[in-house]
Amino acid sequence: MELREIVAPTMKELFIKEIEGKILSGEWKIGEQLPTEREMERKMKVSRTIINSGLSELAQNCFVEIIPRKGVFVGDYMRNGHLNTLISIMNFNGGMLDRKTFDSLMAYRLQNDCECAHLAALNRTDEDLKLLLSLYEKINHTEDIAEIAQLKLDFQHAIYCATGNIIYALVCNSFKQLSLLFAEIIYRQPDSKKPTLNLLDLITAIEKKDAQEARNIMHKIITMRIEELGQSYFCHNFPS
Amino acid sequence: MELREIVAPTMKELFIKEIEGKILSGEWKIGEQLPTEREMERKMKVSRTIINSGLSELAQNCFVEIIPRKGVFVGDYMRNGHLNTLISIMNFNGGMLDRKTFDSLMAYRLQNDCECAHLAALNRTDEDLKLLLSLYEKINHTEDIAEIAQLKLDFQHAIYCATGNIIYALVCNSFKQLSLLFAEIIYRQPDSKKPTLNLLDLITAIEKKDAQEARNIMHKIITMRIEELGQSYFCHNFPS
DNA sequence: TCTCCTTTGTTGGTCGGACCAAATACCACG
DNA sequence: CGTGGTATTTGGTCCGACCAACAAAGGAGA
Repeated sequence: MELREIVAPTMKELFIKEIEGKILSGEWKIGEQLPTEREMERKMKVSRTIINSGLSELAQNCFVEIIPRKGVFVGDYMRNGHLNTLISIMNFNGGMLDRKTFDSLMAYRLQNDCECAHLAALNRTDEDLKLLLSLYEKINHTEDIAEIAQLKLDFQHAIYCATGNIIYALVCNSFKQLSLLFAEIIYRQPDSKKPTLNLLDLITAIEKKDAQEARNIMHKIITMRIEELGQSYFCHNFPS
Repeated sequence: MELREIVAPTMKELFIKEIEGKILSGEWKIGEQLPTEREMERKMKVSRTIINSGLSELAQNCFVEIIPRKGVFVGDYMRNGHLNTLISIMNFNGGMLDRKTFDSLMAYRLQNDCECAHLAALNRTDEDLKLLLSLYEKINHTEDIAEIAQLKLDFQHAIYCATGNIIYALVCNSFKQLSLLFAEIIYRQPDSKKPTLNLLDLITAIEKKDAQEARNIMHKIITMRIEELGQSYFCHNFPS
C-alpha cells in the first residue's frame, strides 16, 4: 500500500496550464493576440498578479511573446522553444510523447551518453570515481523503485560531471526533469520491476580510463534501457 | 557611426540582477536563507509584486529555492543549473566566461554540430536544403555584421532541424541565447570584420547526402570559427 | 484634401495595502 | 516530559490604483 505525497497546485500553475493548453491544442494560433490581462482577470477570476506573473513565465518558455503596451501574442514555440518547452508539451499530453519525439529523444541520449562515458573515462578524477562507486552501492542496496530512479539520475549526472566539461553537466540537468517524468510514468505501472543494471563494468572501464570500452558499455546499457523504457512506455496504446 | 537600440530594463530585471549578483559573487552562500519578501520590499524599495515574481524566475534558473511559508533559500545552481543558468553567470561577468568554461562550451558545440551535420546529410528533406541555400544567399548579400550573426544562427538552426530530430533543434535553441551574447560581445569590438565562411561545401555535402563529408567539413568550419572566436573573445585579458 | 499635432483610450509594468493558509515558535496545562 | 492550543511569520493571492508608452481618433492649419 504505497502512498505518495499530494501537493496542491498554486493558482499560477493552474493558470499557466490553462494557457498552455489553449496554445498546445491549437485553439490559439501562433501570432494571434491573447486577451488583455484585464480581460483574463474578469473571465478567469484570478488576479492580475497571477496573470502577469504567469504570462511572464510562459514567455520564458517561448509560448507567448509579451510586447509591453501592445499586447501578448502566441509565440512560435516549435521554432524558438528549448528543452523546458518539451516538458510542457509532454505534460500537456498527460506525460506522453509521440513515438517520433520519443525516438528522437532516445537517439540524442544515446549519442550524448556514449560521448560522455568516453570523456569521463579520459578525464575522471579519483573523486568522481569514488562518487560513482558509492552511488552504485546505494543503487544495489535499495529496493524502492522510485528511489532507484532518482539514484540512477544521480549516477548519470555524476558521469556527466566526470567528463570535466561543465556544459555536459548542464545539458544533463536540462534533461533531468524530462527523465523524472519518464520515471514517474513507468514506475507508476503495477508490473514495474527493478531494472537490471550492469553499471559495474562501466565503472571499471572508467576507472581503467579505457575510453573506448566505456563508450561501448554505455552504448549497451542505454540501448537496453531504451528497450525496456519503450516497452513500458508504449504498452498502453497511445495516439502516435 | 552605428547606433544601437537602447532598452530600459524593467524593475523586475533589475531586481533579478541584484539578487543574482549577491549569489554569484558568493556574498550569499548556498543553503542560506534570503531576507523575507517583506524585508526586501522595505530595504530595496520595490513592491512585493516584483519581489515575488522575480524570485519565482530566479527559482526557475535554480538560483533560489522557494519553500512556501518557510522562506527562500540560495540554491545549488552549479549542481542543478541548466543552460539558462550559464547565461546568467555569463551576464554577471559582463558577458565573459573563464577560459575553461569557454573551452568546454566549444568542445560541446564541436561534438554536437558535427553530429548534426552528419545526421542532416542523412535525413535532410528538399525543403531543408532550400532553406539552407536561401540562408546562404542572404548571408552572402549582407554587409551588416550584426545581421550576419543572426543569419548564421538561423543557418545553424536550420541544420539542426534538418536532422529530423526535434531534440537537436531544441538543444540548439538552448544555446542560441548564449551564441547571441557571444556575437554581441565580438561584433562590438571596433576591428571586427566580416567572418570568412565556406558554407557552400557543407551545403553541397548535405545535398549529396554524404554524411561523412558533411561531418568533416563541419569540423573544419567550427574549428576555424572557434579559433576566430577565441582570439576576439580573449583579446582583452580577462581573469581566467 | 492633406499634413501635423493634440487628445483620448488601451496595455503591460508597478505599487501598496490587505487577507489567507500553512509552518513555526512559544507557552500553559496535565 | 509530553500535549495541545495560540500568536507570529511567511509565501500566495487579491484588489484597486497609477504610470508611461503606444495607437487611434479627432481637430487645426495649409
